[in-house]
Amino acid sequence: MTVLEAVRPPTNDTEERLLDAALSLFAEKGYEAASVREIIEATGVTRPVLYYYCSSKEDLFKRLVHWKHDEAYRSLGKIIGGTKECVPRLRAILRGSFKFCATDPRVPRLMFQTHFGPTIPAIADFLAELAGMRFSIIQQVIQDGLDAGELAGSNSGALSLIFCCIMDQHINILSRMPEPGKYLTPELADSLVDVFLFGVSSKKVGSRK
Amino acid sequence: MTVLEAVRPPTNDTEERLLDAALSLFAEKGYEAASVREIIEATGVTRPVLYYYCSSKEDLFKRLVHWKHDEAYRSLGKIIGGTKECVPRLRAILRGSFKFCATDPRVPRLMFQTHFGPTIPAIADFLAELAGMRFSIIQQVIQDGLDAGELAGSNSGALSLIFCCIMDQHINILSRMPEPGKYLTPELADSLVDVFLFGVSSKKVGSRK
DNA sequence: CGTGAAACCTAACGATCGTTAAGTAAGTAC
DNA sequence: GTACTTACTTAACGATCGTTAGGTTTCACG
Repeated sequence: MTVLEAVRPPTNDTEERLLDAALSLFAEKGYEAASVREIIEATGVTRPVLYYYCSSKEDLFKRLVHWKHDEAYRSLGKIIGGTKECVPRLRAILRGSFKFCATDPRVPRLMFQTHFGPTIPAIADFLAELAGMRFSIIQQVIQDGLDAGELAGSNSGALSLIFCCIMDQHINILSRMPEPGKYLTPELADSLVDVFLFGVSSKKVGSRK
Repeated sequence: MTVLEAVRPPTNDTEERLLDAALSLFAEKGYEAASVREIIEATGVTRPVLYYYCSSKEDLFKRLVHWKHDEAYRSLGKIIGGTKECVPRLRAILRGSFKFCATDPRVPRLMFQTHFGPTIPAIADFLAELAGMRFSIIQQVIQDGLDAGELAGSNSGALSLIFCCIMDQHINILSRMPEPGKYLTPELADSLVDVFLFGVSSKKVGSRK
């Protein structure tokens, strides 16, 4: 059983402009604070037009998230498919995620704001399912790395959480900056993977207590 | 110039119950979605009582955040004062932060929800200043570690951001669980510091490209 | 030409929001 | 006793929210 039913992407031009305005406003002000009045004003249409294309504010939001999530999901799948070993995969995931988020920072802003912001009962399950899909992809990559002996440790869940903390929180914080593209660079992505792999200590691993 | 003026802590019993109810509801639903009606209902008083103690909803929120932030700030200062070297300090900061957040998970929930959730113009500057204070403490510890040769690298800001990403995102995610105390343990804190220092690779540092 | 669906409009609906005006009961000071 | 402060009360205010009933324009198709 899933809350992710098929959602058609926007076909009409007006509909896409609605979703794009909704993305800007939801990303900036959050689900509750962004009113349908603002969204339709930014689109340049009247209110019933929104309800002509969407059955409710919640439906508008879900369709928007689905639309952008599918893009991100395909992008991630392409990255995984193009590499084999764990470390290059992690590097590619981080570089790809940075690039994806720098291209349109409204998307990560929307995602993190709704995921870590106030719980909105109507969409909580929906968002949790999307987050779970993404995490399990990372976890599988990490698990493969453990199995192949590339990574040290036993708990792929804990390791994946650390990796996601570093990746997501950097995206979360840096995509809120005025020019996220200046910060979400491939160089930063690589240096983060290095820290994840080798740490920041000046001493050797042997000193680990 | 600062937006942090002196705010008196709650003196009256009713006032403290109001702030405590506000903490529960702001932490659960966020600043906008938690209405003053819910807060006064949870406290068991009538609406003008809230406006007798606070000049507005915004004032109530600021007083609440100030109240809990001061606790956290003193706790962090005590930790820094009790240790000298960088690595033990990082360990103590992470253990202490986990313990502080496990004691009352509503506090981190409130903090992260308002910090990473929808921007609320009225309180954005106020929250940014609090976050900046905390970050600069961490950065000073890291800078000391770089100066003393305990840590490798050159950019204390980038290193501090990585440390805060690991620490804060774990708190953020785990304090949302049903029983945060089961996850925010000293053992997890220590293992996170180990990863921060030595990484998760099974290979030696020399393989860093 | 006629018809029906698609795309849009004006104008309101009820509910909830933060806030406050105006009044009252209890305790303290002089 | 009377003036004053503290800690509340009832009852409303105007604004904004998501949503919709009902009508109008546009246009492809027979």
